[in-house]
Amino acid sequence: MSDVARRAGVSKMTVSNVLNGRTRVGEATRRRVLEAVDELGYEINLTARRLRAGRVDTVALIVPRFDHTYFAELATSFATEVANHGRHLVVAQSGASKEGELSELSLARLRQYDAVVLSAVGLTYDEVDSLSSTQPLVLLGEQDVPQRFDHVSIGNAEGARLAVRHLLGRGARRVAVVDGPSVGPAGTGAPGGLDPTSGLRTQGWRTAHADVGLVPDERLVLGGALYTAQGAREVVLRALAAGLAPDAVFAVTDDMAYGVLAALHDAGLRVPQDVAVVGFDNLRGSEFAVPGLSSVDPGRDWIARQAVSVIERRLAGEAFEPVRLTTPVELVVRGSSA
Amino acid sequence: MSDVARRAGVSKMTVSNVLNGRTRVGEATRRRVLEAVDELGYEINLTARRLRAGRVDTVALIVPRFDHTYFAELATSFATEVANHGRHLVVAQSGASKEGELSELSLARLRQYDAVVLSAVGLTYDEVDSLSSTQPLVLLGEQDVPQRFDHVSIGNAEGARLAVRHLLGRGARRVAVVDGPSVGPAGTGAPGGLDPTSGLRTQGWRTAHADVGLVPDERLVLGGALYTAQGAREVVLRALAAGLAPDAVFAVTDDMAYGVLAALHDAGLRVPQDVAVVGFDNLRGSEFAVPGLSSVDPGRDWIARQAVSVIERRLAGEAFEPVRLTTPVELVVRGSSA
DNA sequence: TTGAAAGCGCTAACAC
DNA sequence: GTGTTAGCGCTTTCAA
Repeated sequence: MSDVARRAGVSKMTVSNVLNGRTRVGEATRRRVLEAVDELGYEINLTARRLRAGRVDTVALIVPRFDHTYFAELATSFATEVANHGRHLVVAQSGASKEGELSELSLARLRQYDAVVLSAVGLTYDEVDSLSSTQPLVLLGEQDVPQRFDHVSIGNAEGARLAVRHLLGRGARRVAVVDGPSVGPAGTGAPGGLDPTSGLRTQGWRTAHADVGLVPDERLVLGGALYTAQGAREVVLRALAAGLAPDAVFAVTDDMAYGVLAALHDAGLRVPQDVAVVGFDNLRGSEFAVPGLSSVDPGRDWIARQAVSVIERRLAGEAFEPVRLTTPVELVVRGSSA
Repeated sequence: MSDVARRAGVSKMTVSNVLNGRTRVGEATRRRVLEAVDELGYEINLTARRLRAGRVDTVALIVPRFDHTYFAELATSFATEVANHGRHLVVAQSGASKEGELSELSLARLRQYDAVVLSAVGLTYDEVDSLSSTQPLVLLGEQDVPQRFDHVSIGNAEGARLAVRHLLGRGARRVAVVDGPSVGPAGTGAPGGLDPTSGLRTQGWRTAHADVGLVPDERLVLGGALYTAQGAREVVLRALAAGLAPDAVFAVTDDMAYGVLAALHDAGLRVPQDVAVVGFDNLRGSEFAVPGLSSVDPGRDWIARQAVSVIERRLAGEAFEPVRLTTPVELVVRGSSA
């Protein structure tokens, strides 16, 4: 900037003013400065500006993995919403492991953003609690999180209930639920707690049965799968081999539902005639599964809108009690359960 | 840092030294400093450090969209590879539009990273050429890019050739190719040029036919679809309605192939018995399509490894001619064409 | 082993 | 309208 100033025969300050359009600058001066900028190929140093300004116009979204489609789509929603407010979104991957999440956060890496949205799978209450909150931090997910953080969660139990009620409503009586690692068949004492999302969804399965006065067969809780299509496929094939004969399957994520569809196809069962299937997440691709996958829509855009709105209010200096929101969910019925 | 120094009764410099473990610092001093850090909850200001150091240990990957699975999986590969070299990866979305890409890049936003990997869909030669290269910039994609940039591209024509040759080899004689917006049926004079990826893949379709002495029916070039499952589904349904009766379909992306599978299912055609299908990208999910989708694997990990290796060498100050690499491709055969 | 000075590139505040 | 001064928080350099 000094070079530009010298070349244009003005002070650094004038250059800065021209570049930011802040003060009224004489037309001739302006032109000379812009010429100098051009000739020297000058580009402003954002790092310096930030150091000075104490803000970066950038919000970070930390997700466990980029390639879990749910998070990719969530990131897209956030990018749009953040852009609507004149900021940029940057996405970083925590690696789903506790360590990953922390190293991405703790080492003051946080501080280089105006605000952080953290999808907190894998962090314990205490770890979240230990995060300093020099800037707005919004937590996403199902953790029981410290009161002082803003928190947006999904209507997990409610969504699962909708899905299973729909399956029961169309006549299914042996609805299996395909769930993640931390949820085993009743009484297995599976290791609890990393992320209760799936537990909540399985809970919705129970509630739905209770709603209509049915007692579900707990052996139909197919837990322990990884949160992947592969994991779900294996667990379903095993269940079929064991003679569990479900007439419907609720998978706690769409990715897992794809694995369920693949497994049923492997086994020569027709969807939805022999077995109906419903997922959770309503990924864009679910419309194109074969058959089209019924799924619970968790309202990603809604999540992004709410989270960003909270962030903007905090950044504007507004003071208010920590926000605690739960998304409205909605069941989208397609061929897999029609 | 001043506060910490004061509290510990030392100078800022000593605090800095303790925090960075750079100089030998007396054990007692060290302890006092760390105590002060703890008590004050001090966290280093990375922006300031960066301003001083001129480096940020962060590499940016700019992709058109987060929620195109190909890019999400690419980002994951890059995150791993970059982490292997002790840096962080940050992903930003360009919006696929020319404007998006430029605003993400030009305004010196680039400069805040040690290096940038740009998936250049949508930029013209001149626009890319105008990018200053104060730091390493690796281009991904099929652009004809200025010589001075390092460039990693996919073996598009070769991959498509493999795919179509496979289909012809198993007896197909009416292989349709489902392609993107810029590729119309021969003679339509479709607007060329935004991104020649798809053109290259359709070219491979021609080459494969030529390889075995066949002349393809150009009406089987189903171009003009958006690069989405939806677009592909529509274009295939239209082609079926028009009586084109393909006995195999090569889709230029896996996402589009999902749309093809959905369309064939809609039309009551069996895959692979009535129509075989092959995609391109080998997304993780393609193994779980129904039936499993045969696809060309473009070697994302290979791309990431090469690109990051180039970056590291440039950052280490090594001088060498711009690198120009093409990934080795490989056909993965699954149920959709078995 | 520790510290003082200087400066990375920018801009707010205040002259002129 | 334009310039001067000071300082954001850090680290390199060199002296003590």
